[in-house]
Amino acid sequence: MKFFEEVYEVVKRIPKGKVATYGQIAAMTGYPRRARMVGWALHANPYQGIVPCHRVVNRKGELSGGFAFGGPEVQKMLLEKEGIIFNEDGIINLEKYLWKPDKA
DNA sequence: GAAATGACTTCAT
DNA sequence: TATGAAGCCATTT
Repeated sequence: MKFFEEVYEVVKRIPKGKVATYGQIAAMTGYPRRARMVGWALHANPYQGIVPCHRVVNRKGELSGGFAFGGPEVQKMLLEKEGIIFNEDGIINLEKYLWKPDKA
């Protein structure tokens, strides 16, 4: 599925210390209504280790929650190592860490 | 082939 | 402003 490849490319372009939302990635790929598929693509994540799926969160800046590449705790830890700080709710400050794509 | 599920988003109450 | 329900699209059973 070309869409998946698009998603992987976008996610790989997320700079260290930044995060992006599914909807935003979906919009970047050209399919603003495919937020769920973005999550699905990352779940399939054939490029695990290459695609920083841990930098992808929902629109609230919250972690994926359920099963991930190694667990939500691991995802949180990795993001903290990236320089991202979580608030009391374990949510990321999108105002500070939301990735702003150059223009595509 | 059809129905149900799912790492989400958005409108409506 | 916060909580609830519906919508979307691809994958899976």
